[in-house]
Amino acid sequence: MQSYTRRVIEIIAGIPEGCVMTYGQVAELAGSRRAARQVVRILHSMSDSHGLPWHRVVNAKGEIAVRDEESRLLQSLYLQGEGVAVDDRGCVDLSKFQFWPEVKEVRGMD
DNA sequence: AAATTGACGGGTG
DNA sequence: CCACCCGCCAATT
Repeated sequence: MQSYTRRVIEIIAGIPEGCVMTYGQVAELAGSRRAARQVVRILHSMSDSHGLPWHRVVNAKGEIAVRDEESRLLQSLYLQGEGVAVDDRGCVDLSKFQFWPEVKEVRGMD
């Protein structure tokens, strides 16, 4: 695996229980703001084999983005089990549950 | 080296 | 709110 992949994996592995991050956010923290799709790709090939908390990653709207029905349900259950509220559309309130690692300086957010 | 892959994101109408 | 399109990017084939 290449370094970018490793970064993404470490970031995802670092999402605490009860929190979520978006694909775009993970991509950005890993070093490429627009590499959200890499995160998707990586999860496709690595999620289970690395025991990653893949369920803590949602899309920019806070929705569960997984395609397979069973997996969406599983993700929803995992999140709810950690205290993350998920509505009937599989949507999470990012303003409440999105994880921001060391959000020390929140100036204007660029 | 070119094509493919993807669970995305933002913009537009 | 929804449908659609297009840009994006690194790993894989």
